[in-house]
Amino acid sequence: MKSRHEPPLLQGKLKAYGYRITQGREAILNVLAATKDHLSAEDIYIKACTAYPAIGLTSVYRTLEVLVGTGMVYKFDFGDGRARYEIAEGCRGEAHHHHLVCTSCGRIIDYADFIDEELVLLKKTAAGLAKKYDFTIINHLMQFYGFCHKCKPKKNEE
Amino acid sequence: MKSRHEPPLLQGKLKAYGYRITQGREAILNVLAATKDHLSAEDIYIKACTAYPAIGLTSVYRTLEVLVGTGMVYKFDFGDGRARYEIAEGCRGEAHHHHLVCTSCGRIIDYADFIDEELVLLKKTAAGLAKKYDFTIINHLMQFYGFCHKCKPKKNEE
DNA sequence: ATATCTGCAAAGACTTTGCATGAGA
DNA sequence: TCTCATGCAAAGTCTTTGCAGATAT
Repeated sequence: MKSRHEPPLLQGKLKAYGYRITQGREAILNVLAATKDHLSAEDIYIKACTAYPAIGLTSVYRTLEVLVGTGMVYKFDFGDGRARYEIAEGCRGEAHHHHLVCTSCGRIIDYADFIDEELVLLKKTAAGLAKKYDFTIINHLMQFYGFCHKCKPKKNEE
Repeated sequence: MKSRHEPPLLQGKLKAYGYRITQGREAILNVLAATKDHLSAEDIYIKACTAYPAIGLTSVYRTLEVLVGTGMVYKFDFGDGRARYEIAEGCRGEAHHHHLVCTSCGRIIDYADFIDEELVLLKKTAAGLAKKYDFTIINHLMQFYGFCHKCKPKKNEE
């Protein structure tokens, strides 16, 4: 389950961008590559500490900034006041997915259903927008908000 | 251009939710109803001060929370560290739109092109997700990120 | 060797909370 | 009148910055 040495490709990519491979960065990449969760900077810091206790929270923030900048990592805002990070699918062979966010308990559900159709339309839309607004589109964000089954308002409430 | 007394309907909606109509809330609603911009809490505070100088930033935050809660106002995160607010289209007769976000200069472009097709798919997707995950979908967010024409990387840079 | 990276501490920015006063219905 | 809303000040969080020392190449 916890195949450690997954990210040599990730390291290569970092190197290709001219960044140095440090113990801290390796630890962070390992943490991100090993989870499907949506970790906050502090979550990542705590997990990375296991592999490399000398790491500091500051470096986590700085490394994440680098990783997001290269497109290796996605940064999300789910409305709870802290940023969440997730390794890009290209880096792990996972399918592209979007999120369902429960505004009551904060639960995040990844979904890849309907994604194909969505992506076709997104691509088409992106192309149209790029042309009309002379805009270079790099990325997109799409999420649905509502109540998960546990938080779903009962029939005669509010 | 600045038709002041637009939001009697908005006030009614607030009342319907059991909230009191105060001078501060009126001022804030007026500010939101009068602009197409994506204002931060402080932007709103400054503008509301013109009509009602006694208002405080705290009340702006508290009122915005109420307004977002009723669905009268949308809250967005465009990645610059502060929340942005926009009155819901149903409150102003505007068309539903999505956003194009320039990650370099922060410019936001509202677009309503392709929206119809997008909305059809969104609706369909939402219905499918609601069923599969037993999730009550209230809202969605979709935005594209990239570089606006001013920030577009030139051919032989980076 | 040397430019980059790092940890720590401190600063910064946005947002929330406590509490006594004021205002709406 | 009585509850809800407000302003001010202070606190709380997450994130960024400055700087001297450590590290990767």
